[in-house]
Amino acid sequence: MSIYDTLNDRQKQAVMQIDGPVLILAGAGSGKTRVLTHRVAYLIDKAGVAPYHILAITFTNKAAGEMRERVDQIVGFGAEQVWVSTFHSTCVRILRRYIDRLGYDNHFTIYDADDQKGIMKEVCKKLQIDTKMLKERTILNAISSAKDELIDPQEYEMQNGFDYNGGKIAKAYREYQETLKKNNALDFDDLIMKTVELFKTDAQVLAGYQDRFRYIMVDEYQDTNTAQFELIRLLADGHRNLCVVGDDDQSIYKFRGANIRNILDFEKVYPEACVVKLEQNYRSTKMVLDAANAVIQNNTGRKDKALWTDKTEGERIHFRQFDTAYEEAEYIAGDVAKKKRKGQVSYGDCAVLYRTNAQSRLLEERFIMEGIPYDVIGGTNFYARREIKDVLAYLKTIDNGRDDVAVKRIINLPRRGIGATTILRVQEYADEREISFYDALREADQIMTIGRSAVKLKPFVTMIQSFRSKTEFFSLEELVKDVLETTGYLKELEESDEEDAADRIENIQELVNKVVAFEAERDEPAALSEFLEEVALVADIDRVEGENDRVLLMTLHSAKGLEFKHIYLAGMEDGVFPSYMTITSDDPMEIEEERRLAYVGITRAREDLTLTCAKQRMIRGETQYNPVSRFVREIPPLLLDNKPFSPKPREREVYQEDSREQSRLRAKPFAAAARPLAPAKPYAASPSAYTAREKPKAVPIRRGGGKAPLTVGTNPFGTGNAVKSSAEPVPAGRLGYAEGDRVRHARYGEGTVMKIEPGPRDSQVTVVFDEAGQKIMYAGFAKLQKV
DNA sequence: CGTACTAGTCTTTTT
DNA sequence: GACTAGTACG
Repeated sequence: MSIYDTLNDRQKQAVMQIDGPVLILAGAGSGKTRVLTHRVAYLIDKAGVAPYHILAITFTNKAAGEMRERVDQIVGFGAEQVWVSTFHSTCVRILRRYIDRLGYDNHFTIYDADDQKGIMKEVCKKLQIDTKMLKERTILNAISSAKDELIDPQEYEMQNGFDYNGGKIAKAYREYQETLKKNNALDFDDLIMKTVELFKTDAQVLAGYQDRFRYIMVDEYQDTNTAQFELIRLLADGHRNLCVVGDDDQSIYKFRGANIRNILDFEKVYPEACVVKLEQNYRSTKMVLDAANAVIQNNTGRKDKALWTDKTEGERIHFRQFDTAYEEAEYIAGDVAKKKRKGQVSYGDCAVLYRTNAQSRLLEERFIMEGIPYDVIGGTNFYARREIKDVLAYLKTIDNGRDDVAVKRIINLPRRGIGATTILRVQEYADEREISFYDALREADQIMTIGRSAVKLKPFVTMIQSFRSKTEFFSLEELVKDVLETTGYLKELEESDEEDAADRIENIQELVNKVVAFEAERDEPAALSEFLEEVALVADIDRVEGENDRVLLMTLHSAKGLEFKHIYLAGMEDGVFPSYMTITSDDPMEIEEERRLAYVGITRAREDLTLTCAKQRMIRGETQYNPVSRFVREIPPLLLDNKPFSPKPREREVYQEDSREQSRLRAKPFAAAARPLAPAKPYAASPSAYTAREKPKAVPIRRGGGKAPLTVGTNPFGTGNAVKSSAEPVPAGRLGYAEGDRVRHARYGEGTVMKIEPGPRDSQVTVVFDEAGQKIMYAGFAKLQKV
């Protein structure tokens, strides 16, 4: 009995076909990850391949981590030599070694969307591009798409130079790249593109990696873009042992440049490819699977396949329609609570999926009211939050003085009286001499144009220099804490009376925790640059831990690759999902991508799937009236416990009113959930006829909104991981001390509590410390101990 | 130079 | 509805 006996025949074939190109078409829940990990084991165990020669690439760190873990389990000794990582991490690792061959410094920094925008702003100013006509974001998107297609500024110019905007973008692209290079920075797309460039220009480096990676595996292949495809192709050209795993029905990242042709045309690029289809689903009940199949069948141009299962029939799919989104949220939270009370579920078995991040708000409110622990994935990346970026900018400045963006971000933070004019003058000085902004700062007293302001720059430079010298003998944790304290950043926050100061402090604390965890993971002292690198490449989904018994709220996109016993798909309305954008688009392919997203959503469910929608929903401050999603209608009514009722198109008038208040009033708290649904129309009453006329006439979407969900804060049930704020104040009684008590603070020593003011998020505590004097701090962060 | 207010903006989805 | 960038003013 070997570990391979647990695989079905197809899976075995996929595992054992180790030589040459292999395309594994792995339907949802068909044991794809098992195949990949067993394949690694097989290569090492049976085929005698050295772990060192194996490369496995995924999209997210979470997926990479899981694979690593499972490979470690099966393979045991030597497994750590297998290179398992994401596209981006792989490229960073390669570039750190060799990017000097492209004229960059190996010590580069990685820019996120925020940094990019900052750079683009400067670029537009310099090129006198009117950002009202042509927005920074638009230009950056154009550049990003170009990079996904491996188009450099020169080529872009050739292709688009004749066009008015195209010409401007081409110039901006060129300037943008130059600025990045000057700052010794790469953006996300550069990581892939520069690696490809490196391979194409340096045969020696390429040959080295080709020789190393004799067996290559790529997960989620349907989501690769042209650049990633090229990267893989180059690497695999050495031995042609390339195994890609994917599902064309789950390709949902076109907007990010994913090219579905990569998987559809695999056999054209590799005619000798062996194709294995995994069609047995081990995850979902028949009901769920039938629904998924029914929906996806409406797409054209798919690879032919049919998922089947020998699992039980299962329950019918629940469908509930509500008057308002409030009632929808109420129902979902109530349903989870009910099931939990009955002992049918653990919170961790449940996930609520929705199309847009903004939809999480109402759900969160309800979950808090019901007292259900939850985590929200996505929204604003933790590392993109202002306070986190501030602290990271300090660390980046300490790490790499050439990152002008980071230096400028913190030079007047907290306030040091250094204003825009001074910064401009220093920049001019730097430009003249072609030195970095930071190096110019060091010569502040040489800069004639800034006059007396030079005095303010000196202490800043001295401080940074002193941090730098401390990196020698400080641990990362000590360094970060030192930065927080010495710069006065934390103090300013603690004394701030801003509404969200407590949340921000909490986030900083969370960052410190991450630093500690990062250091604990490795044996030798961790370098600052390694930490910054890791942090630059994490996605929100990476931070989901399996152990927490909490309901997960996330977008359909984030849910790919996950599975839950109970899935709620919220907001099943035409105009929300499929989104208004795709419905109105002339490109029929867009709705197909949306349908794939629905397929992904449905197939996340193991046993129990609930679809909900609301007749009325507030989006960006305006009320929309949307019909039931066409995807619900594409599910045979037999599979649903309630039938979608559709008003005749002419009755579905679209109007708007400022109804937030009214809806709130109407949505009685804890009211019973579903309205009785109208009797089902016969399903044969042509969903297609319906869909055809469905062009939602001017559902009033005003451009706007896109709000990030609530700021991160303390979930009353919180782990502090990707957690959003609740409205619960910390009850003063729970603090363990009261006014007049003597307390101890980790940094300030002992003191007396003068005042405790319960705040909206966290209590504010005023303490007079014996040594440090009076401080006003947030109880959650101060961690005061009664003495 | 810093702050307080106002006006305009918002890719659905993210490595 | 909310956030942010830009501007007017102290």
